[in-house]
This record gives sequence, structure tokens and C-alpha cells, in this order.
Amino acid sequence: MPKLPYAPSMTRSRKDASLRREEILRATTALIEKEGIQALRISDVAQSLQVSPALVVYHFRTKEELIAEAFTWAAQRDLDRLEKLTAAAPSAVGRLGTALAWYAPTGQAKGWKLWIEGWAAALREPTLRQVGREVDLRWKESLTAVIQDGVGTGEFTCADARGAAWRITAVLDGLAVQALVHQGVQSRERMDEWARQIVGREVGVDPAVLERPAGA
Amino acid sequence: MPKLPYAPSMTRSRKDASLRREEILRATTALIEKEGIQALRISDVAQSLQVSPALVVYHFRTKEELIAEAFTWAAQRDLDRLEKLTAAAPSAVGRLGTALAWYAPTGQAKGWKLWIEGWAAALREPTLRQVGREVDLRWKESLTAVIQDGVGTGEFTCADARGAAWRITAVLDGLAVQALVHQGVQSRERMDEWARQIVGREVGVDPAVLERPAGA
DNA sequence: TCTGTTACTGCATGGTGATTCAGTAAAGTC
DNA sequence: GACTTTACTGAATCACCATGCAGTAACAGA
Repeated sequence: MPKLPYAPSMTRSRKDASLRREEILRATTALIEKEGIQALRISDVAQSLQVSPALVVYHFRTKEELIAEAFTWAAQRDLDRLEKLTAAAPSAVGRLGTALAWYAPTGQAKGWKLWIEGWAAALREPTLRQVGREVDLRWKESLTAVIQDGVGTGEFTCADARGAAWRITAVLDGLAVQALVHQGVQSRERMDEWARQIVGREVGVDPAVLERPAGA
Repeated sequence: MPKLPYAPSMTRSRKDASLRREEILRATTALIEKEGIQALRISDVAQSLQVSPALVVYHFRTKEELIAEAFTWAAQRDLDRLEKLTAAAPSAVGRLGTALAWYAPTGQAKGWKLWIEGWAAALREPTLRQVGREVDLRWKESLTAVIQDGVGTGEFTCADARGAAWRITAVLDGLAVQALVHQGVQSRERMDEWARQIVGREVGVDPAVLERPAGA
């Protein structure tokens, strides 16, 4: 990361605080995802938005606060998308398949590096641990709801929806580690297949029916 | 972490380089485990051994190098222990059970925080990624060997030992995240049970027979 | 158009902590 | 016991950034 000196623009731009805050949070998460928390400097965030470092501090009192809010923001974003996605599909099978297609580490969700960073940081920072726990909980609740729903309609067979959701979550986390950290040993297709296999077992359906739906 | 000034001792101690290096690596991994890579300062390592910060740099040219070697050392250590443990048990079932008892995140292995830190760091540092990959590989190979062994003796039923080892590894990683980062939602017993359940399914045995053997 | 508020900037400062270096002491060699 | 090698130290140095501050420009309301 080259550190160019801050270059002022002729005319200052000025934005509504909430817009600016969101911009900054988006930039921050992007940088953490690319370079890691270690390497995150306030001046990098500022530079990527063409503003002064002092502005970042103006909106977020400290760097720590910035990081905490960035994770909170990213979590909210992912969860909202999950809920939108699962709301869309007509059947429980479709909902589960769509969720998997997005959130399996082989899927479109780009956020896994961010979460791996987050895990490590949460080991130390109570604030981040709190955020992590809430996200994790909401995620599992959404998943539990989908499973119970499927059990209700007869699509799934599962004695313990909550436990199943928990186990599925754990498996996805573990797959993320394999996919992103030890990447390269297994093909994406095989990993996908295994994820569906484990999930299929949990809810008592053929893994094939969980293949990514056309519309997702 | 209080930062006391370095206090020289009356008489200098002087050790063989390889001993000193190992001491330093042990101290480094302990500190990373307790406080995280972020917080690791060379002077902390030095202080915990009652030596000068300069000595640490004398043995390891830079902080980065120190960290990389610390992970390598810790990995080696864990793998050696795994191999010793699995060599001891008489049956494949016993070996697998023992390995699980140690390396499930609910077990005696204290290193999981270190590895979570390592995953995040490996996302950026190629050296660490390399180390991680090798450990992961050796771990899976040991596991594969145990499984194949069990298949040979008729203790296990498993069409794809390598795949099973991979999946078991992924599940353990995921459990580690749940246990250490989102800790507290599930009891240790239930997590253990689920781990054995998943492993049991993979190798075709009743989870109960994988319960921690008496001697482990 | 004046006035106040809010978003924003440039610059300075201060703490931190890795790395350097010039030297010192223990151990080994002959 | 002189001489070399190796482990080790204390005291700088040096770069780096987060944060503080004193002011400036945009905008809103009257």
C-alpha cells in the first residue's frame, strides 16, 4: 500500500453525516477485507475517499470505534441480504438452497475474509465478540426458521432444527477456513457438493435438490 | 499488559543459540495465544524471558520472521504430539478417539486461539499461508492413515478416507470458531457429542465408541 | 445578507516500538 | 593467558500514525 500524501481538492465536498459515515464504513470494510485489520490505517480509509484523515476521526472518535462499527455495519448488511434472499424463494428447499449458494464460502458472498479477520479480532475485543455473537445468532435463527418451515410443509425431516442450524453454521465456518486459508487442495465443486451433502443429511433431503436455484 | 522497563541482571546468563531460540519461540507463541498478534511486542517477549529486546532481534532478524518461525514451531509441536498420541493406541478406533479428544476444540489442545490468529494472518502473509497449508496437510494425512487403517481392520466403513479426513478437519475448524469466538451458546458436552456424531457418521461407527479412551 | 451550525481541512504533536549500533562479557581455543 | 567467537546489552534512532486543535468553507434558516 503506497502512502501518498493527502491532496486537497479545489472545492470541498460536503455530505450529510449519515451518508458520509456509511461511505467511510464501506471503505473501511473493503480495506480490512483486502489488507487486514493489522494494516488498516486511518489515512488509507481517508485517501480511498479523497478526504482528509481528520474527517474519519471526526465521524468516528477513534480507530477502534471505526473498526467496531465497520464490522457491525457489514454484519447488518449481510444479514439483511440473507433475509431478503430467503424471503424471495417460494419453498423451504429453495430458501435453504439459495442461502447455501450465497453463504457457502464457494458462493457469491465476498465477506468471508472479513469474518475470518473478525474471529481473530473478537478473541480480544469484547465489543467485536458481542457483534459476532449477535450476527451468529441472527444467522442461526434465520436458518432455524427456514428449517422449521420446511419441516412444517413436509419438505424436511429434522428432529432438532436448532441443533441442525448450529451444526450447519459450524460446517460452513470450517469450509470457509479450508477454502480461504488452505485454499487449493479441493475443487470448488467438490466443496460445494460436500456442503450440500452435510446439509442434506441434517434436514433429510437429497443433496441434489439443494443445488443453486436458477433465479438466485 | 504493563510495560516495565528492562532491568539488567547482575550476571548475564548466556545460552546456546538453539536453546535460546526455542525459549523465545515458546514465549512468543504463548504471548500470541494470550494477547494476539496485534498486541505482540518484541519487548514483551524479551521481558517474559528477562532478556533485552535486542536479543530477540539478534536471534530473529525481524518481528515478522519471529512470528513466522513461532507458528512453524507450534505447528511442528502439535503434529508431533498428534503422531505420538495416535501411535500409542492399540486400535484404530482408539487412535481416532484419542485424536478427537485432544484436537476437538473442547479438548486438551490449548492451541486453537493460536490457529484462529494464524488463519487471519495467513490470509495476508504468504509464508504463514505456506506453513498453514503444510500443517493442515500433515494433519489430514495422519487422519487419513488412521481411517484407512481402521478400514483395513474392519473397524471402520468408509469409501473415501481422504475425503472423510478433509470433512472431519473442516468440521473441527468450524467447531473451534463456535467454541472460541461465539462461545457459550452450546455446552461443551453437546459440542463434543456432535463432533463424535459427525465423525462417527463419516467412518461408519457408533459415536459412543469414540468417547475419550481412559488412558489418553 | 447575516448568523449559526455542521462538515471538513492542514498542521502539529506525541507516544510507540522496531531496528541499529557500538560495545561488553562469557565461553571456547591454542 | 592471549585471542576469537558468540551471546548479549543499553542507549539511541527513526519512522510511523492516531489523535488534537485552531481554523475554514458549505449550507440552512431568518
